Amino acid sequence: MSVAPKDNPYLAHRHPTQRGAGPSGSNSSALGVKEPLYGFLPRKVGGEQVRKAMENDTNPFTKQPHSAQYKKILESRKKLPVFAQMDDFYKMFTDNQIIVMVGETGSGKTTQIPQFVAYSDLPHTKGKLVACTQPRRVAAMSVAKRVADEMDVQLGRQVGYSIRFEDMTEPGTTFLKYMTDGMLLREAMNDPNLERYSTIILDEAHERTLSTDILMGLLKGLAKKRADLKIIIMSATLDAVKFQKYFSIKSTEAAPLFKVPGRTFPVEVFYTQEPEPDYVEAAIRTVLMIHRAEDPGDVLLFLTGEEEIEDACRKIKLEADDLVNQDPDAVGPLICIPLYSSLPPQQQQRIFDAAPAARTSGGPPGRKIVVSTNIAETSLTIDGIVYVVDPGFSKQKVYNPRIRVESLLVSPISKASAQQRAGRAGRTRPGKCFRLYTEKDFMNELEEQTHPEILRSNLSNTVLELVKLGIKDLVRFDYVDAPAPETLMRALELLNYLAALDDEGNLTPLGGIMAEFPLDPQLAKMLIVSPEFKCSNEILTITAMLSVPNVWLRPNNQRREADAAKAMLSVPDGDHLTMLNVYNEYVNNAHDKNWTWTHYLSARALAQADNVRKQLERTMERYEVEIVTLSDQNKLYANVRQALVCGFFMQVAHKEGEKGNYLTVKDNQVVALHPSCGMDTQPEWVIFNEFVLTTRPYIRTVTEIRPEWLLDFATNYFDLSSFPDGETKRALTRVVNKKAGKANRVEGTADMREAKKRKKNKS
DNA sequence: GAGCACTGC
Repeated sequence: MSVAPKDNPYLAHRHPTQRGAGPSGSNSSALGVKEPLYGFLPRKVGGEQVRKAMENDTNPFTKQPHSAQYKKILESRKKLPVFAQMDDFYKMFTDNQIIVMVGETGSGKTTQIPQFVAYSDLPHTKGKLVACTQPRRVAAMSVAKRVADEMDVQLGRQVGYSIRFEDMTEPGTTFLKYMTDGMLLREAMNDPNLERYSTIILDEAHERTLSTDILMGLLKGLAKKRADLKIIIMSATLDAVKFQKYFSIKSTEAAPLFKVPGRTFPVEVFYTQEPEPDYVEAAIRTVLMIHRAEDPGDVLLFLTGEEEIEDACRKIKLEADDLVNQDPDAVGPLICIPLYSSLPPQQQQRIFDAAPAARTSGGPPGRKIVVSTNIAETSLTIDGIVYVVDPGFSKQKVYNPRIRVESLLVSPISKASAQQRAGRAGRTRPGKCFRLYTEKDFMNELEEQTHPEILRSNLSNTVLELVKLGIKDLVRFDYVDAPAPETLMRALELLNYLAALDDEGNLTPLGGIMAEFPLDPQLAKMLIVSPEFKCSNEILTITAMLSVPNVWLRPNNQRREADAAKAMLSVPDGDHLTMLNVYNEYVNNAHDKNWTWTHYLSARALAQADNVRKQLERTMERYEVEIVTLSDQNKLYANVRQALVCGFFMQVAHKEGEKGNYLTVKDNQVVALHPSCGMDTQPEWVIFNEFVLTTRPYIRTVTEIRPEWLLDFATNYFDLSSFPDGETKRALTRVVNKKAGKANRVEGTADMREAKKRKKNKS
């Protein structure tokens, strides 16, 4: 084989930024023996060469001898289905810029393909990286750990990962990086060509997270600009054709498909004869039927939410106890374990407990029942599941652009989702899946795929990201699935009112900084303007608190105590200030877990808020957003409320009558203050953080504001000449008239104006 | 007088 020196990094020069790559020089005469990658031409590597290099005693990436563990792991890797297709893979990788790959569960694609790519791409010789994205943090971390072991390197050196709050990579050394899809998107905002990467692998593309979808659009465009960039899209079978068409470089030619079989066991699927009127009741009945009549093996039941799951667990337990009492010899013991994301990690771990042992030796064996949300469909795998009970529902996010509200609805799942659920029964041995709907309904009623997130979300954040990425025409951007134009218009409108985009839709300097914060635009806006109100220290805290899950605990049997504890920490001016107070008290009490416990606060959520706050603080420093505060608390609180208005002026409600009804401004939705609201009065004007649709429409996390602030700080939005008629408009008009009569000479900063108003109110 | 599908930056 003839080797052109200019193509072979191991014969020619070393990249100056690269330490440890290439031959050590002294042994160049013996290159063929000592250098495991001798003769490797970047992107023209074959399977035979790689297998040989893998068997070499020297690690080609560290130049250290391979450990005994390496050889052992290598033997198990060779048994993975994807390993048998190495030659085909390299041929396709050499010949194509973009590949679509489908690999079933157990194929080994997530761990092996990025390594295969590294052997061909040789990113370390060019100062480049191979990236592999994951939708979830834990996946990025644990796969990186596994691959570092497989490659016999230390995690964080040649192989690393990058997730929010944690960068486990070493610049100049890391050449294989697992990362969350959101993290890659964030990098793209400051490096739109993603120059650092020679190959980008999008894993789990079929999950269609918002970030993956945007990345696919971005990469498709990038492929035309950067001929040197290779792209691999990895997905489940059902979506492959769609991705192949989307990524066709020439309009007639689909991207090539690389297919890897999985390694799972068959799952027998059963349907009900008739539709079930009550799926929870039917699910419980089915679980007990399995317990009585089926062979040993654990059961996974999918339900939609916490309450439903806890309720079902209680009922299953009761009925199972009944069965045992009736005939102790007929059925074994049963444990029922709930699983949902808001459960503390320690309790989530219980799903890995073994099933209970038989009560007597030779007696009927015990069984473990896991009752779970969708978390067990993708995020968590439980080994030993043999039976899956699938009622066919899950809670799904839906977005209504007309009233700008995201809500959760219990909806039928898709065929793809049903298939994924069934697959959970076949991970360790052949299993059974009981679908609590008819086969006809499965065939005719279920959608093929769950709608991608981009079609079900408020896109204000995404649109800001896209504009920051340099996408000029959002409507004509090449989406895999284009969102509704109205959703895009709503997002553009919001960003324009927030002054992140000008009237032509161009990014303003303010918008550019807003995009740098990992926050919703409203939060980013109020944080950036808060120094003007001398309260950025407080707004920073509130922003962090609004970015983490609810900090208030309310155990079922201690509701009164929890409510009393909350009342102690509440600030009457509004829930945002209560959040500020809670965080400050948490810090005053030295982050003490005992203190959080006695005040019915979630230590986990508060620690998260602390973490987020630190990250936001760093970003503020980078963009010179000053952190300032005021010593006068009354003035400080008033200023905080004004800064809140600067971000949330589109989420204002006005009280109507004395029955506790509020009308949201402009949208005219009738809403009520959420019962968790801590204010002791019902002020005339409030801003709210969230609109939630449960037993009725509520606004949650609410703070009192003054209508003058709306006119002062959101002049465009509150331009009354274009305002819909109604009581809100009349109330605002009264405010305008009063102002015009009295305050037309008032000038100065916002807090000066506020001080004057306070004085006036007192007199 | 109520709830929190799941992720991610």
